[in-house]
Amino acid sequence: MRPMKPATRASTAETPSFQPLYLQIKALLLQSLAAREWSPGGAIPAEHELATRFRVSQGTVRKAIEALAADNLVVRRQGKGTFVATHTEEAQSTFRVLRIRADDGRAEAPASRLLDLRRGKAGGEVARLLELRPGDGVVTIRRVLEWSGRAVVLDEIVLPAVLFRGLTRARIAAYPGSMYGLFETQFGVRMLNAEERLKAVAADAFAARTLGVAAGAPLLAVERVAFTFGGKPVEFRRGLCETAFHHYANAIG
Amino acid sequence: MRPMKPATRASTAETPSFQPLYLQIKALLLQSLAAREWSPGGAIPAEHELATRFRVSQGTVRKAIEALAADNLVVRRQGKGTFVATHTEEAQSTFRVLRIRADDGRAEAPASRLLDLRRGKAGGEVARLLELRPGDGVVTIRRVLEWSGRAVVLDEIVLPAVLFRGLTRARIAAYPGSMYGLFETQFGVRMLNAEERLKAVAADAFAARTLGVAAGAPLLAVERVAFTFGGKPVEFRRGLCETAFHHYANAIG
DNA sequence: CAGTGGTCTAGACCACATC
DNA sequence: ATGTGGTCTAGACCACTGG
Repeated sequence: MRPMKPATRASTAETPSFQPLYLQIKALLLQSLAAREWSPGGAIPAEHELATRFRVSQGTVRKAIEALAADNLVVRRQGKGTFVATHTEEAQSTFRVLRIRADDGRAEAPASRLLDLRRGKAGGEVARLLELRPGDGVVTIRRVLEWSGRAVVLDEIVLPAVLFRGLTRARIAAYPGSMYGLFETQFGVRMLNAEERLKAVAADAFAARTLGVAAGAPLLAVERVAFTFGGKPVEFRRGLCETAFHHYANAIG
Repeated sequence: MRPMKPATRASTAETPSFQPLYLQIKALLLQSLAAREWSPGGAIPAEHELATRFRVSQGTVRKAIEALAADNLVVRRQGKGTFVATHTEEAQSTFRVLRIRADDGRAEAPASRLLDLRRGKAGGEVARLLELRPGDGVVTIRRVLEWSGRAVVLDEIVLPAVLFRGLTRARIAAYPGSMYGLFETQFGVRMLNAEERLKAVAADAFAARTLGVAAGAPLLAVERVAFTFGGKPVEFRRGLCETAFHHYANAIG
Protein backbone atom coordinates (compact mmCIF):
# COMPACT_ATOMS: atom_id res chain seq x y z
CA MET A 1 0.00 0.00 0.00
CA ARG A 2 1.38 3.31 -1.05
CA PRO A 3 0.04 6.69 0.06
CA MET A 4 1.99 8.46 -2.68
CA LYS A 5 0.54 8.64 -6.11
CA PRO A 6 2.15 6.33 -8.60
CA ALA A 7 5.32 7.96 -9.79
CA THR A 8 4.18 8.32 -13.36
CA ARG A 9 1.52 10.88 -13.90
CA ALA A 10 -0.07 12.53 -16.86
CA SER A 11 1.97 15.42 -18.19
CA THR A 12 0.45 18.76 -19.09
CA ALA A 13 2.60 20.65 -21.57
CA GLU A 14 6.02 21.36 -20.10
CA THR A 15 5.55 19.82 -16.65
CA PRO A 16 7.96 16.95 -16.10
CA SER A 17 6.28 13.75 -17.07
CA PHE A 18 7.12 12.07 -13.81
CA GLN A 19 8.16 12.96 -10.29
CA PRO A 20 10.40 10.53 -8.42
CA LEU A 21 9.17 9.45 -5.03
CA TYR A 22 12.09 11.04 -3.20
CA LEU A 23 11.25 14.41 -4.73
CA GLN A 24 7.66 14.03 -3.59
CA ILE A 25 8.99 13.34 -0.09
CA LYS A 26 11.28 16.33 -0.40
CA ALA A 27 8.32 18.52 -1.30
CA LEU A 28 6.43 17.28 1.75
CA LEU A 29 9.38 18.02 4.02
CA LEU A 30 9.73 21.42 2.37
CA GLN A 31 6.10 22.14 3.25
CA SER A 32 6.77 21.23 6.86
CA LEU A 33 9.84 23.46 6.92
CA ALA A 34 7.98 26.39 5.38
CA ALA A 35 5.18 25.89 7.93
CA ARG A 36 7.78 26.09 10.70
CA GLU A 37 6.73 22.66 11.92
CA TRP A 38 10.25 22.21 13.25
CA SER A 39 12.00 25.25 14.66
CA PRO A 40 15.28 26.54 13.21
CA GLY A 41 18.23 24.87 14.88
CA GLY A 42 16.02 22.01 16.07
CA ALA A 43 16.17 18.44 14.91
CA ILE A 44 13.75 16.99 12.38
CA PRO A 45 12.50 13.44 12.96
CA ALA A 46 14.93 10.60 12.40
CA GLU A 47 15.14 9.08 8.92
CA HIS A 48 13.70 5.83 10.18
CA GLU A 49 10.69 7.57 11.66
CA LEU A 50 10.02 9.61 8.53
CA ALA A 51 10.32 6.43 6.49
CA THR A 52 7.61 4.66 8.47
CA ARG A 53 5.48 7.83 8.52
CA PHE A 54 5.56 8.14 4.74
CA ARG A 55 5.45 4.35 4.17
CA VAL A 56 8.64 4.55 2.18
CA SER A 57 12.04 2.96 2.56
CA GLN A 58 14.68 4.73 4.60
CA GLY A 59 16.85 5.09 1.50
CA THR A 60 14.18 7.14 -0.21
CA VAL A 61 13.80 9.47 2.78
CA ARG A 62 17.55 9.70 2.84
CA LYS A 63 17.70 10.92 -0.76
CA ALA A 64 15.03 13.52 -0.02
CA ILE A 65 16.95 14.81 2.99
CA GLU A 66 20.20 14.84 1.03
CA ALA A 67 18.52 17.08 -1.53
CA LEU A 68 17.39 19.43 1.24
CA ALA A 69 20.89 19.45 2.70
CA ALA A 70 22.31 20.32 -0.75
CA ASP A 71 19.96 23.33 -0.74
CA ASN A 72 21.29 24.35 2.68
CA LEU A 73 17.85 23.95 4.21
CA VAL A 74 18.92 21.34 6.75
CA VAL A 75 22.25 20.29 8.23
CA ARG A 76 23.10 16.65 8.84
CA ARG A 77 25.23 15.67 11.81
CA GLN A 78 26.30 12.06 12.06
CA GLY A 79 25.33 10.42 15.28
CA LYS A 80 23.13 13.36 16.32
CA GLY A 81 20.44 13.99 13.76
CA THR A 82 19.32 16.31 11.00
CA PHE A 83 18.73 19.93 11.99
CA VAL A 84 16.87 22.83 10.45
CA ALA A 85 19.49 25.24 9.10
CA THR A 86 19.71 28.60 10.82
CA HIS A 87 21.52 31.90 10.40
CA THR A 88 22.31 32.10 14.11
CA GLU A 89 25.29 29.73 14.07
CA GLU A 90 27.99 32.20 13.26
CA ALA A 91 30.76 30.20 11.70
CA GLN A 92 28.92 27.82 9.40
CA SER A 93 26.36 30.01 7.76
CA THR A 94 27.71 33.53 7.98
CA PHE A 95 30.55 33.26 5.49
CA ARG A 96 28.31 31.63 2.92
CA VAL A 97 26.42 34.90 2.64
CA LEU A 98 29.04 37.50 3.57
CA ARG A 99 31.46 37.62 0.66
CA ILE A 100 33.57 40.60 1.71
CA ARG A 101 36.96 39.61 3.10
CA ALA A 102 40.10 41.41 4.16
CA ASP A 103 42.86 41.12 1.55
CA ASP A 104 45.20 39.49 4.05
CA GLY A 105 42.83 36.56 4.18
CA ARG A 106 41.91 36.69 7.85
CA ALA A 107 38.35 35.46 8.35
CA GLU A 108 37.29 38.32 10.53
CA ALA A 109 33.63 39.09 11.15
CA PRO A 110 32.78 42.76 10.81
CA ALA A 111 31.08 44.96 13.38
CA SER A 112 27.81 46.60 12.35
CA ARG A 113 27.02 50.24 13.11
CA LEU A 114 23.41 51.26 12.52
CA LEU A 115 22.95 54.65 10.88
CA ASP A 116 19.20 55.05 10.57
CA LEU A 117 15.89 53.33 9.97
CA ARG A 118 12.97 54.92 8.22
CA ARG A 119 9.64 53.85 6.81
CA GLY A 120 8.42 54.86 3.41
CA LYS A 121 6.88 53.74 0.13
CA ALA A 122 8.52 51.39 -2.31
CA GLY A 123 9.91 53.09 -5.37
CA GLY A 124 9.41 51.62 -8.82
CA GLU A 125 12.65 49.68 -9.12
CA VAL A 126 12.64 48.31 -5.59
CA ALA A 127 8.94 47.52 -5.81
CA ARG A 128 9.57 45.48 -8.91
CA LEU A 129 12.44 43.54 -7.36
CA LEU A 130 10.51 42.85 -4.13
CA GLU A 131 7.32 42.09 -6.08
CA LEU A 132 5.40 44.80 -4.24
CA ARG A 133 2.83 47.19 -5.60
CA PRO A 134 4.32 50.64 -6.00
CA GLY A 135 3.36 52.52 -2.87
CA ASP A 136 3.46 49.51 -0.57
CA GLY A 137 5.25 50.22 2.67
CA VAL A 138 8.93 49.44 3.10
CA VAL A 139 11.45 49.77 5.91
CA THR A 140 14.83 51.11 4.91
CA ILE A 141 17.86 50.57 7.10
CA ARG A 142 21.28 52.04 6.59
CA ARG A 143 24.32 50.74 8.36
CA VAL A 144 28.09 50.58 8.15
CA LEU A 145 30.16 47.42 8.40
CA GLU A 146 33.55 47.87 9.99
CA TRP A 147 36.56 45.58 9.93
CA SER A 148 39.06 46.32 12.71
CA GLY A 149 37.42 49.69 13.25
CA ARG A 150 37.68 50.68 9.59
CA ALA A 151 34.44 51.51 7.76
CA VAL A 152 34.38 49.30 4.64
CA VAL A 153 30.76 48.79 3.60
CA LEU A 154 27.81 51.17 3.53
CA ASP A 155 24.65 49.08 3.34
CA GLU A 156 21.13 50.14 2.48
CA ILE A 157 18.60 47.43 3.28
CA VAL A 158 15.00 47.64 2.07
CA LEU A 159 12.36 45.32 3.55
CA PRO A 160 8.62 44.90 2.92
CA ALA A 161 6.99 46.62 5.91
CA VAL A 162 4.26 44.03 6.16
CA LEU A 163 6.74 41.28 7.04
CA PHE A 164 8.68 43.35 9.57
CA ARG A 165 6.11 45.06 11.75
CA GLY A 166 7.62 46.36 14.95
CA LEU A 167 11.17 46.54 13.59
CA THR A 168 12.93 49.42 15.31
CA ARG A 169 16.43 50.75 15.71
CA ALA A 170 16.41 49.54 19.30
CA ARG A 171 15.56 45.97 18.35
CA ILE A 172 18.32 45.88 15.78
CA ALA A 173 20.80 47.36 18.20
CA ALA A 174 19.79 44.87 20.88
CA TYR A 175 20.23 41.83 18.65
CA PRO A 176 23.70 40.34 18.88
CA GLY A 177 23.92 38.31 15.67
CA SER A 178 23.63 38.93 11.98
CA MET A 179 20.77 40.65 10.17
CA TYR A 180 19.46 37.36 8.83
CA GLY A 181 19.64 35.90 12.33
CA LEU A 182 17.44 38.76 13.48
CA PHE A 183 14.99 38.28 10.62
CA GLU A 184 14.74 34.60 11.43
CA THR A 185 14.38 34.72 15.19
CA GLN A 186 12.35 37.92 15.55
CA PHE A 187 10.17 37.88 12.46
CA GLY A 188 10.11 34.30 11.27
CA VAL A 189 11.53 35.28 7.90
CA ARG A 190 14.17 32.83 6.75
CA MET A 191 16.52 33.93 4.01
CA LEU A 192 17.19 30.88 1.84
CA ASN A 193 19.05 32.18 -1.18
CA ALA A 194 19.90 35.37 -3.00
CA GLU A 195 20.99 36.82 -6.30
CA GLU A 196 23.63 39.49 -6.51
CA ARG A 197 24.70 41.97 -9.16
CA LEU A 198 28.02 43.71 -8.85
CA LYS A 199 29.12 46.92 -10.45
CA ALA A 200 31.78 49.55 -9.97
CA VAL A 201 30.45 53.03 -9.20
CA ALA A 202 31.78 56.42 -8.17
CA ALA A 203 31.32 57.38 -4.53
CA ASP A 204 28.66 60.01 -3.88
CA ALA A 205 29.24 62.61 -1.21
CA PHE A 206 27.58 60.68 1.61
CA ALA A 207 29.29 57.37 0.83
CA ALA A 208 32.63 59.11 0.46
CA ARG A 209 32.28 60.78 3.84
CA THR A 210 31.08 57.58 5.52
CA LEU A 211 33.81 55.39 4.10
CA GLY A 212 36.56 57.97 4.34
CA VAL A 213 37.35 58.26 0.64
CA ALA A 214 37.24 61.09 -1.87
CA ALA A 215 33.98 61.83 -3.66
CA GLY A 216 34.08 60.05 -7.01
CA ALA A 217 36.40 57.32 -5.76
CA PRO A 218 35.58 53.87 -7.18
CA LEU A 219 33.39 51.71 -4.95
CA LEU A 220 32.14 48.18 -5.41
CA ALA A 221 28.33 48.21 -5.54
CA VAL A 222 26.70 44.94 -4.53
CA GLU A 223 22.96 44.69 -5.14
CA ARG A 224 21.24 41.71 -3.61
CA VAL A 225 17.71 40.34 -3.68
CA ALA A 226 17.18 37.69 -1.00
CA PHE A 227 14.44 35.08 -1.17
CA THR A 228 12.55 32.88 1.27
CA PHE A 229 10.35 29.84 0.66
CA GLY A 230 8.66 29.68 -2.69
CA GLY A 231 11.08 32.14 -4.25
CA LYS A 232 9.39 35.03 -2.48
CA PRO A 233 11.70 38.08 -2.34
CA VAL A 234 12.01 39.52 1.17
CA GLU A 235 14.96 41.86 1.04
CA PHE A 236 16.67 44.23 -1.32
CA ARG A 237 20.11 45.32 -0.31
CA ARG A 238 22.64 47.66 -1.86
CA GLY A 239 26.12 47.70 -0.40
CA LEU A 240 28.85 50.14 -1.34
CA CYS A 241 32.22 48.66 -0.55
CA GLU A 242 35.57 50.36 -0.27
CA THR A 243 38.01 47.88 -1.77
CA ALA A 244 41.43 49.32 -1.01
CA PHE A 245 42.13 46.62 1.58
CA HIS A 246 39.11 44.35 1.15
CA HIS A 247 37.57 42.39 -1.69
CA TYR A 248 34.54 40.36 -2.70
CA ALA A 249 35.46 36.67 -2.78
CA ASN A 250 33.83 34.16 -5.07
CA ALA A 251 34.58 30.54 -5.83
CA ILE A 252 33.75 29.05 -9.22
CA GLY A 253 33.46 25.31 -9.04
CA MET B 1 37.04 -10.89 -1.79
CA ARG B 2 37.72 -7.21 -1.80
CA PRO B 3 40.55 -5.50 -3.68
CA MET B 4 40.04 -2.32 -1.64
CA LYS B 5 41.66 -2.05 1.68
CA PRO B 6 39.25 -2.37 4.58
CA ALA B 7 37.54 0.94 5.00
CA THR B 8 38.97 1.63 8.41
CA ARG B 9 42.63 2.46 8.43
CA ALA B 10 45.08 3.79 10.96
CA SER B 11 44.90 7.55 11.32
CA THR B 12 47.98 9.71 11.41
CA ALA B 13 47.33 13.02 13.09
CA GLU B 14 44.65 14.97 11.23
CA THR B 15 44.00 12.52 8.38
CA PRO B 16 40.41 11.29 8.45
CA SER B 17 40.26 8.06 10.38
CA PHE B 18 38.39 6.30 7.62
CA GLN B 19 37.72 6.59 3.93
CA PRO B 20 34.41 5.27 2.59
CA LEU B 21 34.68 2.86 -0.29
CA TYR B 22 32.87 5.18 -2.69
CA LEU B 23 35.45 7.90 -2.04
CA GLN B 24 38.22 5.44 -2.78
CA ILE B 25 36.48 4.63 -6.05
CA LYS B 26 36.07 8.34 -6.73
CA ALA B 27 39.80 8.84 -6.22
CA LEU B 28 40.54 6.04 -8.67
CA LEU B 29 38.23 7.56 -11.26
CA LEU B 30 39.82 10.96 -10.62
CA GLN B 31 43.21 9.44 -11.38
CA SER B 32 41.91 8.08 -14.66
CA LEU B 33 40.42 11.46 -15.54
CA ALA B 34 43.64 13.31 -14.71
CA ALA B 35 45.57 10.77 -16.80
CA ARG B 36 43.25 11.55 -19.74
CA GLU B 37 42.30 7.88 -19.91
CA TRP B 38 38.95 9.00 -21.30
CA SER B 39 38.92 12.03 -23.58
CA PRO B 40 36.89 15.16 -22.79
CA GLY B 41 33.41 14.83 -24.18
CA GLY B 42 33.74 11.06 -24.41
CA ALA B 43 31.86 8.52 -22.35
CA ILE B 44 33.36 6.76 -19.36
CA PRO B 45 32.56 3.06 -18.88
CA ALA B 46 29.07 2.15 -17.76
CA GLU B 47 28.36 1.94 -14.04
CA HIS B 48 27.82 -1.79 -14.30
CA GLU B 49 31.19 -2.30 -15.94
CA LEU B 50 33.05 -0.16 -13.43
CA ALA B 51 31.31 -2.06 -10.65
CA THR B 52 32.56 -5.42 -11.86
CA ARG B 53 36.00 -3.96 -12.60
CA PHE B 54 36.37 -2.65 -9.06
CA ARG B 55 34.55 -5.64 -7.50
CA VAL B 56 32.07 -3.32 -5.87
CA SER B 57 28.32 -2.97 -6.08
CA GLN B 58 26.82 -0.71 -8.70
CA GLY B 59 25.38 1.54 -5.99
CA THR B 60 28.85 2.29 -4.70
CA VAL B 61 30.16 3.19 -8.15
CA ARG B 62 27.07 5.30 -8.53
CA LYS B 63 27.83 7.33 -5.43
CA ALA B 64 31.40 7.88 -6.61
CA ILE B 65 30.20 9.13 -10.00
CA GLU B 66 27.60 11.33 -8.36
CA ALA B 67 30.37 12.98 -6.38
CA LEU B 68 32.33 13.59 -9.58
CA ALA B 69 29.24 15.03 -11.23
CA ALA B 70 28.75 17.36 -8.26
CA ASP B 71 32.29 18.63 -8.89
CA ASN B 72 31.41 19.22 -12.57
CA LEU B 73 34.04 16.72 -13.67
CA VAL B 74 31.58 14.48 -15.48
CA VAL B 75 28.10 14.95 -16.89
CA ARG B 76 25.46 12.26 -16.57
CA ARG B 77 22.90 11.76 -19.31
CA GLN B 78 20.11 9.32 -18.70
CA GLY B 79 19.89 6.59 -21.28
CA LYS B 80 23.17 7.60 -22.90
CA GLY B 81 26.00 7.40 -20.41
CA THR B 82 28.35 9.47 -18.28
CA PHE B 83 30.65 11.84 -20.13
CA VAL B 84 33.84 13.67 -19.29
CA ALA B 85 32.94 17.33 -18.83
CA THR B 86 34.34 19.74 -21.36
CA HIS B 87 34.51 23.48 -21.97
CA THR B 88 33.69 23.10 -25.63
CA GLU B 89 29.93 22.70 -25.23
CA GLU B 90 28.95 26.33 -25.31
CA ALA B 91 25.70 26.57 -23.47
CA GLN B 92 26.20 24.27 -20.52
CA SER B 93 29.63 25.17 -19.29
CA THR B 94 30.29 28.68 -20.53
CA PHE B 95 27.92 30.58 -18.27
CA ARG B 96 29.17 28.78 -15.20
CA VAL B 97 32.50 30.53 -15.68
CA LEU B 98 31.55 33.75 -17.46
CA ARG B 99 29.77 35.87 -14.89
CA ILE B 100 29.42 39.13 -16.83
CA ARG B 101 25.92 39.72 -18.14
CA ALA B 102 24.10 42.52 -19.86
CA ASP B 103 21.79 44.40 -17.48
CA ASP B 104 18.77 43.65 -19.63
CA GLY B 105 19.25 39.98 -18.83
CA ARG B 106 19.84 38.66 -22.33
CA ALA B 107 22.20 35.70 -22.20
CA GLU B 108 24.43 36.89 -24.97
CA ALA B 109 27.88 35.45 -25.50
CA PRO B 110 30.54 38.10 -26.07
CA ALA B 111 32.94 38.32 -29.00
CA SER B 112 36.65 38.24 -28.19
CA ARG B 113 39.16 40.58 -29.82
CA LEU B 114 42.80 39.71 -29.24
CA LEU B 115 45.09 42.67 -28.52
CA ASP B 116 48.49 41.12 -28.04
CA LEU B 117 50.47 38.15 -26.77
CA ARG B 118 53.92 38.39 -25.30
CA ARG B 119 56.31 36.15 -23.39
CA GLY B 120 58.14 37.24 -20.30
CA LYS B 121 59.09 36.38 -16.75
CA ALA B 122 56.65 35.96 -13.91
CA GLY B 123 56.58 38.87 -11.50
CA GLY B 124 56.50 38.33 -7.76
CA GLU B 125 52.75 38.49 -7.21
CA VAL B 126 51.78 36.45 -10.26
CA ALA B 127 54.56 33.94 -9.56
CA ARG B 128 53.17 33.42 -6.07
CA LEU B 129 49.61 32.92 -7.29
CA LEU B 130 50.67 30.52 -10.05
CA GLU B 131 53.14 28.76 -7.75
CA LEU B 132 56.04 29.49 -10.08
CA ARG B 133 59.58 30.46 -9.21
CA PRO B 134 60.13 34.16 -9.83
CA GLY B 135 61.68 34.37 -13.27
CA ASP B 136 59.85 31.35 -14.69
CA GLY B 137 58.46 32.03 -18.13
CA VAL B 138 54.90 33.18 -18.64
CA VAL B 139 52.71 34.01 -21.60
CA THR B 140 50.60 37.13 -21.24
CA ILE B 141 47.57 37.68 -23.45
CA ARG B 142 45.46 40.78 -23.60
CA ARG B 143 42.06 40.82 -25.19
CA VAL B 144 38.79 42.71 -25.22
CA LEU B 145 35.37 41.15 -24.77
CA GLU B 146 32.59 42.85 -26.68
CA TRP B 147 28.86 42.58 -26.25
CA SER B 148 26.92 43.74 -29.29
CA GLY B 149 30.01 45.50 -30.57
CA ARG B 150 30.57 47.40 -27.33
CA ALA B 151 33.90 46.87 -25.54
CA VAL B 152 33.04 45.84 -21.98
CA VAL B 153 35.93 43.82 -20.55
CA LEU B 154 39.67 44.26 -20.91
CA ASP B 155 41.31 40.96 -19.94
CA GLU B 156 44.91 40.22 -19.13
CA ILE B 157 45.60 36.49 -19.00
CA VAL B 158 48.86 35.12 -17.61
CA LEU B 159 49.81 31.48 -18.24
CA PRO B 160 52.82 29.37 -17.25
CA ALA B 161 54.87 29.14 -20.45
CA VAL B 162 55.85 25.55 -19.79
CA LEU B 163 52.24 24.38 -20.12
CA PHE B 164 51.47 26.40 -23.23
CA ARG B 165 54.40 25.90 -25.59
CA GLY B 166 53.53 26.90 -29.09
CA LEU B 167 50.71 29.23 -28.13
CA THR B 168 50.56 32.03 -30.67
CA ARG B 169 48.24 34.84 -31.68
CA ALA B 170 47.37 32.88 -34.79
CA ARG B 171 46.31 29.80 -32.88
CA ILE B 172 44.11 31.82 -30.59
CA ALA B 173 42.58 33.69 -33.51
CA ALA B 174 41.95 30.42 -35.34
CA TYR B 175 40.17 28.75 -32.43
CA PRO B 176 36.42 29.29 -32.53
CA GLY B 177 35.44 28.59 -28.91
CA SER B 178 36.27 29.93 -25.49
CA MET B 179 39.74 30.31 -24.02
CA TYR B 180 39.23 27.29 -21.77
CA GLY B 181 38.07 25.28 -24.76
CA LEU B 182 41.34 26.16 -26.46
CA PHE B 183 43.40 25.25 -23.39
CA GLU B 184 41.63 21.93 -23.19
CA THR B 185 41.73 20.87 -26.81
CA GLN B 186 45.08 22.33 -27.85
CA PHE B 187 47.17 21.98 -24.70
CA GLY B 188 45.46 19.32 -22.61
CA VAL B 189 45.00 21.75 -19.74
CA ARG B 190 41.56 21.40 -18.18
CA MET B 191 40.31 24.25 -16.01
CA LEU B 192 38.33 22.66 -13.16
CA ASN B 193 37.64 25.47 -10.74
CA ALA B 194 38.71 29.00 -9.90
CA GLU B 195 38.77 31.60 -7.19
CA GLU B 196 37.93 35.20 -7.88
CA ARG B 197 38.50 38.46 -6.06
CA LEU B 198 36.55 41.53 -7.06
CA LYS B 199 37.40 45.15 -6.44
CA ALA B 200 36.47 48.53 -7.81
CA VAL B 201 39.34 50.46 -9.33
CA ALA B 202 39.91 53.66 -11.32
CA ALA B 203 40.53 53.24 -15.04
CA ASP B 204 44.11 53.84 -16.15
CA ALA B 205 44.78 55.56 -19.47
CA PHE B 206 44.96 52.38 -21.54
CA ALA B 207 41.85 50.77 -20.04
CA ALA B 208 39.95 54.03 -20.40
CA ARG B 209 40.85 54.30 -24.05
CA THR B 210 40.09 50.65 -24.75
CA LEU B 211 36.72 50.65 -23.01
CA GLY B 212 35.71 54.12 -24.11
CA VAL B 213 35.46 55.74 -20.68
CA ALA B 214 37.20 58.64 -19.01
CA ALA B 215 40.49 58.00 -17.24
CA GLY B 216 39.74 57.50 -13.56
CA ALA B 217 36.27 56.14 -14.22
CA PRO B 218 35.27 53.29 -11.88
CA LEU B 219 35.84 49.81 -13.31
CA LEU B 220 35.11 46.41 -11.85
CA ALA B 221 38.38 44.47 -11.43
CA VAL B 222 37.99 40.70 -11.43
CA GLU B 223 41.10 38.73 -10.51
CA ARG B 224 40.90 35.01 -11.08
CA VAL B 225 43.20 32.09 -10.37
CA ALA B 226 42.08 28.96 -12.21
CA PHE B 227 43.07 25.46 -11.17
CA THR B 228 43.36 22.06 -12.80
CA PHE B 229 43.72 18.61 -11.22
CA GLY B 230 45.35 18.48 -7.85
CA GLY B 231 44.66 22.14 -7.16
CA LYS B 232 47.45 23.16 -9.51
CA PRO B 233 47.06 26.80 -10.62
CA VAL B 234 47.27 27.19 -14.39
CA GLU B 235 45.98 30.67 -15.10
CA PHE B 236 45.94 34.09 -13.59
CA ARG B 237 43.48 36.49 -15.11
CA ARG B 238 42.66 40.11 -14.43
CA GLY B 239 39.61 41.58 -16.07
CA LEU B 240 38.62 45.22 -16.03
CA CYS B 241 34.91 45.56 -16.66
CA GLU B 242 32.95 48.60 -17.62
CA THR B 243 29.68 48.25 -15.70
CA ALA B 244 27.48 51.00 -17.06
CA PHE B 245 25.27 48.48 -18.91
CA HIS B 246 26.70 45.19 -17.67
CA HIS B 247 27.21 43.55 -14.31
CA TYR B 248 28.81 40.57 -12.59
CA ALA B 249 26.12 38.08 -11.61
CA ASN B 250 26.38 35.79 -8.65
CA ALA B 251 23.92 33.43 -6.99
CA ILE B 252 24.11 32.69 -3.30
CA GLY B 253 22.36 29.52 -2.41
C1' DC C 1 24.49 1.15 25.81
C1' DA C 2 20.94 2.80 22.38
C1' DG C 3 20.02 6.04 18.77
C1' DT C 4 21.49 8.65 14.95
C1' DG C 5 23.25 9.28 10.35
C1' DG C 6 26.60 6.88 6.85
C1' DT C 7 27.97 3.01 3.95
C1' DC C 8 27.33 -1.06 1.18
C1' DT C 9 24.97 -4.72 -1.03
C1' DA C 10 21.85 -7.28 -4.31
C1' DG C 11 18.23 -7.17 -6.91
C1' DA C 12 14.01 -5.44 -9.14
C1' DC C 13 12.03 -2.26 -11.89
C1' DC C 14 11.51 2.36 -14.51
C1' DA C 15 12.66 6.10 -17.90
C1' DC C 16 15.31 7.38 -21.74
C1' DA C 17 18.04 6.83 -25.98
C1' DT C 18 19.35 4.23 -29.82
C1' DC C 19 19.21 0.70 -33.08
C1' DA D 1 15.26 -5.17 -28.20
C1' DT D 2 19.12 -3.62 -25.76
C1' DG D 3 21.96 -0.77 -22.97
C1' DT D 4 22.28 3.29 -20.32
C1' DG D 5 21.46 5.94 -16.12
C1' DG D 6 17.61 6.63 -12.35
C1' DT D 7 14.65 4.96 -8.64
C1' DC D 8 13.30 2.06 -4.86
C1' DT D 9 13.57 -1.54 -1.57
C1' DA D 10 15.17 -4.40 2.49
C1' DG D 11 18.54 -5.47 5.27
C1' DA D 12 23.16 -5.63 7.24
C1' DC D 13 26.76 -3.37 9.22
C1' DC D 14 29.77 0.81 10.48
C1' DA D 15 31.00 5.36 12.67
C1' DC D 16 29.75 8.88 15.71
C1' DT D 17 27.32 10.90 19.79
C1' DG D 18 25.73 11.05 24.30
C1' DG D 19 23.68 9.16 28.44
